[in-house]
Parts: sequence; structure tokens; C-alpha cells
Amino acid sequence: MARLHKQIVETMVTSSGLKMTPQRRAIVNYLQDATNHPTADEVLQAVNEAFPMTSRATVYNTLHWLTEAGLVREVYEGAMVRYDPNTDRHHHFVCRGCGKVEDIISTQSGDLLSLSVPNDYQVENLEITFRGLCPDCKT
Amino acid sequence: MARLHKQIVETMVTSSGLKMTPQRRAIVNYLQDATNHPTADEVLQAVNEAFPMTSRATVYNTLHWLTEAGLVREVYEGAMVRYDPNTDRHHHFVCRGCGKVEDIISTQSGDLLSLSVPNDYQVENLEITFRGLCPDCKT
DNA sequence: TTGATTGCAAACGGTTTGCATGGGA
DNA sequence: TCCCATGCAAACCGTTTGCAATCAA
Repeated sequence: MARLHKQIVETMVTSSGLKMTPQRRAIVNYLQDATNHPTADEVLQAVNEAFPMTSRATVYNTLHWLTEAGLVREVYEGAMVRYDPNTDRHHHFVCRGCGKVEDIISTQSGDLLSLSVPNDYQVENLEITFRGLCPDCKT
Repeated sequence: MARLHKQIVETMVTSSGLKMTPQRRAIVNYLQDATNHPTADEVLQAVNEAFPMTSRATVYNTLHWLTEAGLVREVYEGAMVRYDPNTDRHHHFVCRGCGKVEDIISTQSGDLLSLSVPNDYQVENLEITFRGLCPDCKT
């Protein structure tokens, strides 16, 4: 289990000589419960409701830092970056109807897959993107 | 086997009431032998060497049409669209050293994987992105 | 001939950057 | 106090769009 958590961030931030600001707190707060793989802009919107007047630059700064620190994962979907607070090995389903991105829990499949890659390649991780229609859009 | 081929494009274009222009020919020509998953801009550069004065808009137009026609596949890599003339089920390895995108031939894996997805989701296809270091960058 | 296609340049949308101001530690 | 972080606005970069000129069929 590796899900973004407020306390972890607080300690990691301060222990690396950085500062914990209200803006960062608000961003982490929102992100830790987010299940919708928000874009930077969605984070900005949401945070500005909870904590008005957070700038775009700050949101990007924080997201970059969180990514760097391995507390959040970037998901590239259709030439747009989304942020996922769940850094466990898991996969994504992208609905071509509504565009929603949902988590697919990884079964044992993972390790099995490395077999397809020539062994002079050093595979560090893999992501599977399923595409199709979600239950709501299927009808 | 479903690899972009000049002749196929010619017939598909004309049979759908479109026109075959020198620019389109040049783009298809370049793409059909490309193994590097070029970006739109790389296509533009390359085509302008072979056939000077092709505009950005034309490249995008053609790439969109080719994608729509299923003759080419868009690969989303790091918030940037790349184009792949190979539309067969296959996967990609992205090197974190040099950024190169290489093809990984799909083994039997495909159908097996759908199992991880709840069956009220209608999976139409899946892509696997392996990340790590290629032989050259591994040292 | 004529409608699809092109080239151009401006617009667009997400992301990045520079810099002066502000605020944690 | 001292830097780190913030807000702002302009810059950036890939992509899209509008439009008049052009050219394949």
C-alpha cells in the first residue's frame, strides 16, 4: 500500500529542508482523497475552493515535487498529464465515452508480462492502459 | 500484419472522395518506413527535407486522417503524441535514459489480461508501456 | 471547373519561467 | 533573519483554426 498521506508529506517536506505551506497542505489534502486522477487544472480549481488564491505556479511546483518524491504518479492520458495519489502497481481503464480514468487493480499478471521483453532491456515498471466503454457508457 | 503502406493509402484516399497530394505522399512515404515513432514535428522536419515547403497544418491534417482511417496509431508518451505506422497489437518500451520508444512484440499475453478488468467494462484494446533502461543506456 | 487541400499566421490551452513580494523555520 | 515559496504575468510549445490561394480530379 502506497497512498499519498498528509503526515508522510509533512515529514518528507521538512526533513528535506523545505517548508510546509498552507497551499501545499491544501493540495495534498485534496489529492489524498482524490479518486478521479485530476489534471493540474482540476487540482487548482478544487484547491481554490478550499483555500482561495492559490496560484497555478504553486500547484505545478507542488505536483512536480510530489512526483519527484515518488508520492504521486503522473498518468499520461491523451497528451494531458493527470495525477494519481496511488503509487502502487495498478493499471488504468480509459473510457472512450466519457473520458473517465479508472483504476484497475493489478492481479498477478505483472511479473508474467516482463517475459515479452528481450532480456537485455531492464524493465523497471510497466503500466497497462485498457480502453473501451465503462458500464455507464456501454448501453 | 497491418503496417502503413503507400498503395493502400492511395486507394483509400481516392475511394473516399479525397485527393492524393504530393504532400500526403511524402508524409506517407516517410511514415511507412519510420521505426522511431515520430512526433508530428519530426514528421514535418523529415518531410520538408524530402519535399520542401510542407506546412505544419498539412502534416497535422494528414496525421489525423491516417489515424481516423486506422492506418496509423497514436501513442501518448509523456504528454506528447507520437505516431506509429504499425497498427498490430504490440506494446512499447520507453527508455528513461534516452527517451527512445521501441516496439515490443506482443506474445500471448493480450487476452489473458482482460481478466483483471471487471466484466461490466467493455475492453476494446489495451496497451502496455514498459519503462526502464534500454541496452545502450543500461551500463 | 470546383470543391478539397494547402500555407500562413493568429489563436489556443496546458505548462514553464522570471522576478519581486511574502512568510515558514 | 534568511531563504524558500508564492503570485503574477509573460513566455513557451505543441496543436488547432480561419481564410484566401491553389491544385487534383
